[in-house]
Amino acid sequence: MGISERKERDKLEMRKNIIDAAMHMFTHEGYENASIRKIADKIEYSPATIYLYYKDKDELLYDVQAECFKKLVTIFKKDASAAEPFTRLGQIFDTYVKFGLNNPEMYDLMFIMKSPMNNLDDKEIWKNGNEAFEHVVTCVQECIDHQLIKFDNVWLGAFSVWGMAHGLISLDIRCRIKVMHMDESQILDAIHASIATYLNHIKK
Amino acid sequence: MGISERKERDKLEMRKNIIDAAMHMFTHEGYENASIRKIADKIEYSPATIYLYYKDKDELLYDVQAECFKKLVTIFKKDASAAEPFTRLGQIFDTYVKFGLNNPEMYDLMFIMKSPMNNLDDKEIWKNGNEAFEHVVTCVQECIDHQLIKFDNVWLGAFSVWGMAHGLISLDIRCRIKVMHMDESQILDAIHASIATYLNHIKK
Amino acid sequence: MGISERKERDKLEMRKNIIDAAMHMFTHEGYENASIRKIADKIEYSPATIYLYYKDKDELLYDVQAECFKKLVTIFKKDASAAEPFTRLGQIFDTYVKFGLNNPEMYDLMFIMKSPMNNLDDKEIWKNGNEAFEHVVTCVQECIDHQLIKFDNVWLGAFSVWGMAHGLISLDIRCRIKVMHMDESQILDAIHASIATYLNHIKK
Amino acid sequence: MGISERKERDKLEMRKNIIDAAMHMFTHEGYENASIRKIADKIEYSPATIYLYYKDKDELLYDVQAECFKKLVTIFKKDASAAEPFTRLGQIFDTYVKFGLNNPEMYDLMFIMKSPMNNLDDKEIWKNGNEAFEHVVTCVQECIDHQLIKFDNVWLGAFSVWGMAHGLISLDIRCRIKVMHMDESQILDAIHASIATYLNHIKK
DNA sequence: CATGAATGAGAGTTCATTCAT
DNA sequence: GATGAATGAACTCTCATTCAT
Repeated sequence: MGISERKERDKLEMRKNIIDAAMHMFTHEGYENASIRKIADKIEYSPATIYLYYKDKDELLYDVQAECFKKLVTIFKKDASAAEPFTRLGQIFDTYVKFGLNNPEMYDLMFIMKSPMNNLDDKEIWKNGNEAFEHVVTCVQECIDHQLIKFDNVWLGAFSVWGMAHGLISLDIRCRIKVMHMDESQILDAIHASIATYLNHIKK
Repeated sequence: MGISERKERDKLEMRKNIIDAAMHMFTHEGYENASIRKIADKIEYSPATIYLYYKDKDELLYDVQAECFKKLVTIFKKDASAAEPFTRLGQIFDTYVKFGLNNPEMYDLMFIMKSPMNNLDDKEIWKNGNEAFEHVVTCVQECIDHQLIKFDNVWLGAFSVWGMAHGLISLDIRCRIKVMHMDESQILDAIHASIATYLNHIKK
Repeated sequence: MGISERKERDKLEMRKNIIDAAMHMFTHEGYENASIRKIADKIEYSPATIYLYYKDKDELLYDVQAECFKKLVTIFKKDASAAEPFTRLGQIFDTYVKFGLNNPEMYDLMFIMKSPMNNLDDKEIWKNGNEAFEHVVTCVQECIDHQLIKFDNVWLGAFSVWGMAHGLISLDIRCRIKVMHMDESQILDAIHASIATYLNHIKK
Repeated sequence: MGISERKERDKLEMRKNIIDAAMHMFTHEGYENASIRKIADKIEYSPATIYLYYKDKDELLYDVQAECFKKLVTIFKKDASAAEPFTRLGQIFDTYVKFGLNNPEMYDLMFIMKSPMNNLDDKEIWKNGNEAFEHVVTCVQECIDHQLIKFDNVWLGAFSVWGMAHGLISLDIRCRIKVMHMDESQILDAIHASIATYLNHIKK
């Protein structure tokens, strides 16, 4: 029992190692430049070893993505936990934006990048984002319940909120805001102002 | 004089050829499958020839992107031209969403993809989106002028509007909406509903 | 004594398991797709375990081959057992052809594939085909004894008969008959016609 | 004109180079051990260069095979050209056997190996063997016309003749004759004796 | 002006095999 | 006796790019 448990732990640890290396690769050199080989090099294993833990690159990426989502959920729980729903909604926005701007490569992997989830079957569910999204949904639901926002459909509300936040962040990460001729700090202000305004607009 | 002019014209024409081929490649076979070689094949030139007109792939992509934006502007002018500003704002949303969902590969290149504009210096301006964005800005300005929307800062308004639209589209294109467990037609409905709601919320 | 005997038995049994798995792999997924790893997976042992019973892949293949030959011999005994020698010769042909065409991957391993027997020393004898070949030899011998065929040297006769049968089958298995522009059923007819004709030709 | 001709010639020459290197690789180290890399190394080009002349490994192999068949046809024309058909048939047998035994790796590629022709569509014709096979067909036809052999169907005759020759050679090349416990020279004798006998049997 | 020819670098993946435990 | 873990060596193939001509 003890032995098989340890083995299991070892295995998980190795996967963790790989994920960490992969994550480091992604966030420091970008997804495009992260190959199985380089990840293997980083942890000083052979490329073939990776395939003992992950059947292909997509599966690895999927797990890395999951790890990112765990971080986001953790942050949500820590920094977006106000009891009052509308306040919490604001915290969610702030936390989400901060997370995105501080970890652009992670955000990329989670919400922008094509692989690996485009390859999921329609039937398969994209589990990774679930819990994070639930956090938003719950909050929106409570806001609706307490008649704090101008939505009555929770899905519509959550989707809109998410859409707005994602739109602003991803335009920034992908440098499309250049069209607005602002410098970095102005952009940040604009994002926060947009969010504040949006919250105002949906507030009942 | 006449000669150098003609040369200039020829050069532009050739670049146009290349851009068209690249665009065709993207929209018909996806960005992933568009290599310099294949683009060159399409116009029946050698890959090396492309490098006579573009110093690298990014520069080419930048021009392809510009072409995409021209299309968007054209569509804007055609389908989002109502005299009444708020109506036009709605048309802009609809047109933009339709464009994105019908031309995901183009939209990708214009608003999502890293290349080619991440490599622009901070100083350099990203000209491509300008005119399209101006269309939005102008509309928002008029809406403000006529007190039709709850914004007073035009940049903030334009940015918010764009952010919302982009967020919804890009989440869809990159399949992140899977987390909402909807089928294709429901997603479309959700996008349109979100926009309609948003317009309602910002309407004065 | 009892113990070592049992061990011996266990060992043989395990080898049998491995062989069966390998055979199943070949016949169901083709030789190309049969790796040590997959064979090990099939019997739910680790690849390393295989190496406790076989020093390398060739040795394993050699035993698999032996198993194939056992099957052929069994079939020979069942379906090519006419008392009358020339009739039996015909049965041998038919049985052999049928076996080859129905079990191309097995036939491949037995009669076409380089491994595992090319690595046998010249001194070492290739035992596997022995009994099957004996069946042919015996039959030819009886045919000669009863002056039923135009051979007087039994080895020559057996070799010729085998050569003809093998030639037809292996040309088919390796698709070289394409040169004759026939479709599948015509090919089958041609093979059988060739054999019938050959039998006629050697019949005294 | 002169230029494009030269280019064409250069191109052909390069393909010839590649084919030669590939052939050398096959015949000296066996098909299994011949990789694109090694072939490229041999001619001191990069692997990528090969792909300028051949779209994949199969296409290269197909051409190598063609080259082999050219050799066989040449030999046929030289050494199996007797006017008298039955004599020629004997020459064909001898030439074929000699070719096979002297160039086992070539023979392997032409008549035994799986790749590359197994991948040909059923519709596509396997052109490579055509001319060589035609040589046999023609000869058999003439034999029939002059009532020299006991066949009336030319295809059947050609197929049988080929089948017999191929069977003997390929059993030898793949060392299956080991079952007959003969040494090398005895095997050679056996092959020739089998052929001589066969010719006798089909002779009218 | 145009290109044919070439390439270095790298991709993901699979394999037979070994060895400490 | 059995194995989990690991690996070196290979594989085919694609790409953006360069340069002599």
